[in-house]
Amino acid sequence: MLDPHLLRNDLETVAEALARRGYPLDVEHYAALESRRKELQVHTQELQNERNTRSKSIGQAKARGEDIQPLLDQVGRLGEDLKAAEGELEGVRDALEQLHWDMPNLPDGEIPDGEDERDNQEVRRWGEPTEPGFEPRDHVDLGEQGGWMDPEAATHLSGSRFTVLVGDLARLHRALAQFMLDLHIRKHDYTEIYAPYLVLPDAMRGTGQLPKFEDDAFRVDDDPARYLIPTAEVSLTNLAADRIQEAGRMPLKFVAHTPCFRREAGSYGKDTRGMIRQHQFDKVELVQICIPGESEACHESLTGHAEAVLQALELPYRTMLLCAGDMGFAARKTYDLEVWLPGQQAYREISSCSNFADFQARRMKARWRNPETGKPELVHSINGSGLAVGRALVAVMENFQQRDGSIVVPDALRSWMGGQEVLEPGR
RNA sequence: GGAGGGGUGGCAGAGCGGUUGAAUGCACCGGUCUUGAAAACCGGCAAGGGUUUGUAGCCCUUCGUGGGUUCGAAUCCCACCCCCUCCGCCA
Repeated sequence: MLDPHLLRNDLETVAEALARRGYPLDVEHYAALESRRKELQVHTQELQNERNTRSKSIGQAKARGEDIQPLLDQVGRLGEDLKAAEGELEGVRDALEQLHWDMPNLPDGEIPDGEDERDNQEVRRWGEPTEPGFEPRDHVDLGEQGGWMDPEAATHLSGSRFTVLVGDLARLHRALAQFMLDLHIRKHDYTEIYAPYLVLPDAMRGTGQLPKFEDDAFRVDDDPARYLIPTAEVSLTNLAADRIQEAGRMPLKFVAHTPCFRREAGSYGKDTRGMIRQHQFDKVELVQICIPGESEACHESLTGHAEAVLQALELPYRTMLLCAGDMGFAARKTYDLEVWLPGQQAYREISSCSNFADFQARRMKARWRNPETGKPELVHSINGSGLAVGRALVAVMENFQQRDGSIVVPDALRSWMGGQEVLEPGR
C-alpha cells in the first residue's frame, strides 16, 4: 500500500510513477473521491464533537442533580444526522481503501523503463553456458529415461501440472532443499522457520497476493477461508505483522523450506512440459525485515545469498534487473536470477529477489520503534527465493547430465546424498 | 466436539453507563543525586486520523471483531473469532 499522504499531496507524481509500470491511475476520479472524503470527514467529526460535548454536559448536569430533560430535548435529531454522515463517509472511505489495496508499489527511480522481460537489464553473469559435447536432453527426457519421474502417475493423482519423483531423483530433490537451508543458516546467518502452509486472508493481503490476485491462489473454503501459500514469503513476512520490532534486533532474517501452491491461472499452454511450472513446488525462501535506511543494502545482500546457492552448485546464471513493467505488484525493485538450462538452450528464472520498501509493511502494520523519534515507524521488507527447489533440480539434471543419461551429483550436494556421486538410470 | 475462564497501552494488570484514552506496576526517555554506575527521588511516555506551513493548538477514532441499546458504552445486550483450563478424540 502506498502512503496515503503521498497520494493526497503528490497525486500527479504517483500517477507518473505508476504509469511506468503500466498501471493507469485515474487521477481525476481519485482526486474527486479524496476531496469528498475530506468534506465528509470534517463534517462528521464536527457532529461527533457536538454529540460528545452535549453528552458530557448531560452527564455533568446529572451529577449536579439537575433536571436533564431540557438538555435531552436539545439533542434532537443530532443522532440521525450523525449516523447518516458516518454512513456516507464510510462509503467513500471504502471506495478509497479499495483503490489503495489495488494500487501497486512505485518503481524505484533507477529501474529501467520497459513493458516486459525484453526490457530487463543484465546486471552480471556467472559461469558459461554448459557445453556437454553432445546433444543435451531436457529434464523430462532424462527423468523418464532414468525412471526417476512418473508423469502418468502424477496426472492420475492430481491432474495436470503435478510431478511424481522416484528414487534417487526424489532424494536429490530433498538434498537440494536441505543443502540450501543449511547454507543460509550456517553461512548467511538466517533463522530457520517452520510456518503454516495455510494462511488467513489477512496474511495474503499483507504481502499483496490479495485482494487483486485471488485467482492465482488455492483457497480452502473452510470457515474461516484459508489459502494455501503461493510462497513462504506470505508466512515469513507476516511474522512481522502487527508488531513493533526493537531497533537493535534488525534485520530479522528468516529462511524456510516449504511447498508452494499456485493455480497458474492464465498460463495455459505455457511451460506445459516438465516441472518448470507446477501447481505444487518446493522453495527455500529468504526474507529480511529491516529498518528503512538499510533496505537497499539488505536487498543486495539477500540477492547475493541466493546467488551463492547457484555458485555452490556450479550452475551458470545471470542476474537481471527487472524493468518497471515486469515487476511484481508489491515490489519496488527486483532482481531475477536466471539459470542456464541446456535442454532449453535458454536462461530461465530460478529466483526473484525484491525490495518492497514499506509497501507490505503498511499493509500489515509491521513496525519498529525508531530510537531517534521514539515512535513506531514502518519497517522495510525484502524477500527472495534461495532457490526454487524444483527448478534447481531441473537445472542440476540438465547441466550435470552425461551422454549415457546419468547425472553427476554436484560436489556441494554429495554430503546430503550420503556421498553418492552419480545418479544412474533405473535407480 | 462438550464444560468453564478470559481477551484493555511495548509488557503486566485495574476499571460503579457519564471529564476514563483509560488507575497501578514494569520497560523506556529526561532530570536531581553520584567521581562514574546502581539505588532513591522528580517529571515525561499509546496508536491511527482530520484540520494546518506546522514535530504548536484544536478535533475525531480506537479497550478481540462485527452489530445493537443509550443523549452518552472499555463498562449493558446479541453474534462471531481467538487464547487458557478440564473432558472427549487424535498424529
